[in-house]
Parts: sequence; C-alpha cells; structure tokens
Amino acid sequence: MGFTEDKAALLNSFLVEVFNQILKTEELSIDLEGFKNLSLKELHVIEAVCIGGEQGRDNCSAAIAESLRITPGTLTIAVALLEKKGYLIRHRDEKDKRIVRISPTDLGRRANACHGRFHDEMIKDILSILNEDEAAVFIRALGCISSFFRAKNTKS
Amino acid sequence: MGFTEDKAALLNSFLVEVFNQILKTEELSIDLEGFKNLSLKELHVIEAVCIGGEQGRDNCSAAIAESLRITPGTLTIAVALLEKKGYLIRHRDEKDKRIVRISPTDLGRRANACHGRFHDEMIKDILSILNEDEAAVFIRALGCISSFFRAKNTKS
DNA sequence: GAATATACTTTGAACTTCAAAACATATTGA
DNA sequence: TCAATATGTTTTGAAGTTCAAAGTATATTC
Repeated sequence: MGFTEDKAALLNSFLVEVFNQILKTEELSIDLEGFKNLSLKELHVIEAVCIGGEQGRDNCSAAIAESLRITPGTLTIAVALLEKKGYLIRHRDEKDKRIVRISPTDLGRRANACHGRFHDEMIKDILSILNEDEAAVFIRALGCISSFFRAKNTKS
Repeated sequence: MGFTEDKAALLNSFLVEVFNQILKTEELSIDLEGFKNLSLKELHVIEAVCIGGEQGRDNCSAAIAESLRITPGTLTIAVALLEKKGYLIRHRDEKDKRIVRISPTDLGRRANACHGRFHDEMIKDILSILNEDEAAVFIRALGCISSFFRAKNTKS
C-alpha cells in the first residue's frame, strides 16, 4: 500500500487537470485564431464534415451525426446555423431527395485548417517538454490506454 | 523529419481518442450508477464542492467557480438547480453576509462517492496495463504537461 | 458617511442536446 | 399500381450550459 495509492491519486489528479486544461486551451484558441464566431462544438462539426470530404466518405447528415456521436436532430440544428454563418453548405441529392449532403465552404475549410494548427501546436508543446525516451513511453502508454477503452466500450 | 512527424501524428490521434473515450465512458457511468438525475457537468460541480470540503478550502461561490473555471453567474445557476434537486445546500456566512458557502447533502456526498469510484476504476485500469517504469514515466510526463499548460494559461 | 470594493445573483441571449412527432421521399409486396 | 412500410432529415418542445453585463447586498476605506 502507500506507494500504489499515491501513484493512483497522482495519476488521477494529473489526468483531470490535463483534461480540463486541454479543453480550456482549445476553447481559447478559437477566439485567438480570429473565428470568434465559432464554438468548440461547431468547430468539431466543421472538422467532421472536412474529414469526411477528405476520406471520400458519404457526407450525408446521418453519417456525420454518427461520426460525432450526436443525434440527427442535433446535427440539423448545428448545420443550419453553420450554413447561415457561411461555414457549410447543404444540398439535396438529386437521385434520392431524402438525402442531404453537407460540404464545407472555403471559409469552413480555413477554420478547420486553423483548428488543425492548434492541435499541431499542442502536440509540439507536449513533445518539447519530454525527452526522447519519455516521449516514446508516453505515446506507447496512451496507445495502450486507447485500445483498452476501445475494447471495454465495444464489448459492453 | 519523418520520425518526428510520425510521433506527433500518433500522439495527436491517441490523445484525441483517449480524450473522447474518457468523456464517453464517464458520461455512461452516471446512468449506470443510478443518478439519472445528474449530468456530467452537475456531477463536476458536486465534486468540486466535496473536494473543497475535504481539503478545508473555503467553499464560497467564487472559490468553487474558479476551481471549475466557470463564471460566478454560471455557478449560481448550477448550484440553484442542484439545491432544488437535493444535492447541495447554500448558507450565507454569518459574519460577512455577502459570502455564500456551499456544502453537499448526504445525497450529494453519495453521488460524489459514486463518481469517485468511476475515477478509481479508470485509474486502476490504466495502471493495470502499464508496468512499474512506464507508470512512473507516464505520471511524470502528465505532471510536466499539466504544469506546462498551467504556466501557459496564466501568463497570457 | 460617501465612495469604492467585494461577493453573489439576475437577466438576456446564444448554443447544445435529446426524444418524439412530423415530413418528404423511396421501396416493397399484393 | 398503390398502400404499407422503410428511410433520411427536419421540426418541436423542453431542459441544460454558458457568458457578459447589469443589479443587489454588504463591507471597507478615507
């Protein structure tokens, strides 16, 4: 006992702290980048649309909603607003008029690129404070944790 | 180049993935624990109040709002609802009647204990897949990252 | 005792979310 | 064909979350 409990408590407090800090920093970065118009969640919608486009995925409402793990109704509302703000465009499929496809405007693509740069910066910052070996262990550990959660969440 | 970019890309994808998985798992755990009445954010308010109590911190509105990194107005609204739901209690300081102190009810403490068990489980899970050395490096790295963000966010 | 500072609350507005109902279009089977 | 059913999206109603700014109450300072 003792050492193990200390480790657990430390890990927990660091994890919670880093978690909150990343969230806040990410939120802050949006304003700084000049897209004061956008919330973090809206940015993630734009990101999902852009990623779908890059990967040649079928960018219909349902697919994007699923990739974001939100309901179709929620997505409709978010996209309606983002269309009004000029970041996304909706167009109905000619063949199957039930389907709505969503794509980014140039402005949307620029916002997404900005957000990508934030992520790059953050990663660069993290790597800058770890040495070679620590970085390797850290990345490996994160990979393990990621797989672990994936396994845990799919089986239940 | 090459290796560095690979590391950065890997770290980014793992980080994003773990981040989302933790959020999702945490949200899921609330319902499972039987507090269907509470959102994740409400639980975090209760947690901040309980932690403040344990640490003998002055549990006034301002201190709790700051620890949660939300505005006082936001906290007021959250606490008013949580008081109505029976998780928290507010009482004005006798000496300085401007100050409102917030404390958990028994129900609030029970909800927090439940949430604490979720965190314990998660930490145990993470530690179980890392060996002794990896765990030490991982914790140290997280601590560095936490300090780094704290420094970055306070200075700007 | 008036001016100022401090601590919290209220207000108004915008965003986020969901479940369920509604709508539009497509497919299927008699 | 056309009625039933399925599919894809939108609307609706309700509740949460958040902030900035204005408001209220109390305390401190000069």
